[in-house]
Amino acid sequence: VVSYNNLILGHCRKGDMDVANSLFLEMIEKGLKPNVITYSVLMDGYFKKGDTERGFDVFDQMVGVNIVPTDFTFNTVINGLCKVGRTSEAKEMLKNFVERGFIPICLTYNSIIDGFVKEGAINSALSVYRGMCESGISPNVVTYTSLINGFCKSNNIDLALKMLNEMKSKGLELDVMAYCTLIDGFCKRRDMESARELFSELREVGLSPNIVVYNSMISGFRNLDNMEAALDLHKKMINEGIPCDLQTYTTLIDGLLKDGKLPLASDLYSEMLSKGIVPD
RNA sequence: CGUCUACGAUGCGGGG
Repeated sequence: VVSYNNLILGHCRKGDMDVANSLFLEMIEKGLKPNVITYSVLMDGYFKKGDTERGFDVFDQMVGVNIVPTDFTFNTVINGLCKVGRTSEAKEMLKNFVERGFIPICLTYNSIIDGFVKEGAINSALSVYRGMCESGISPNVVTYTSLINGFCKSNNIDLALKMLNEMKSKGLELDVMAYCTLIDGFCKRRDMESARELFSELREVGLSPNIVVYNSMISGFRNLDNMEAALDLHKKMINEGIPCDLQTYTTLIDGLLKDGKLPLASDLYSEMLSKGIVPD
């Protein structure tokens, strides 16, 4: 059964749900009894593909053969619903699951909070955050990053910074992704001064900027038609050995073209191709 | 302590 589970898992991760399902049927034919992990893996595969209905079919099937869902199973369902924009449903189901003995963890709430953020329902996200705190579960850096991202995306940098302070007051440290979220927030509102400050701070606390941080900054400068600064960052990336990706190049090339710098743009295009990056 | 949930950040263009 474990071997089959691993095989099925592999295909689910690749998105080959048809193959995964035939393996599932095959194991039953051989007289093997799928366990809770088999069902959870399959469900997760369907959810990740956006096939929520089939995911629930598997869930029902599992319950039908008297296999008791574990916390993994419940988290899989909640996460799956949140990912496809059915966060309210997920929140309702959570109540239901809790009655069945499920104990939510930070991850559970983070999924729901992020789901609401992605739906643009920052207030719902906030209220889940409050509920989570009230039930004694400590938010982590992921929780705060989602909320900060939500406030940045809804043009509310003040509240984003307020969440940042709340996070710090709990003794949590920013990681690269948290910095990146904030940096991107400032870049989007074309406040490159603040973005730069955070960029420096990131290094001061001993972290290293990654490709996403650079891409955000480059994009920010591009939006201000400051291609000198953008190209400067590109140089830095190369010096630091951070590989540029398709996004880096499209941002730079697009900016250069809008700036009438065709020769530079075409140099970058060649550089990109020479690195084996294929344009989309 | 055999297998499953890890949740957060970035571009351009197009469509609506």
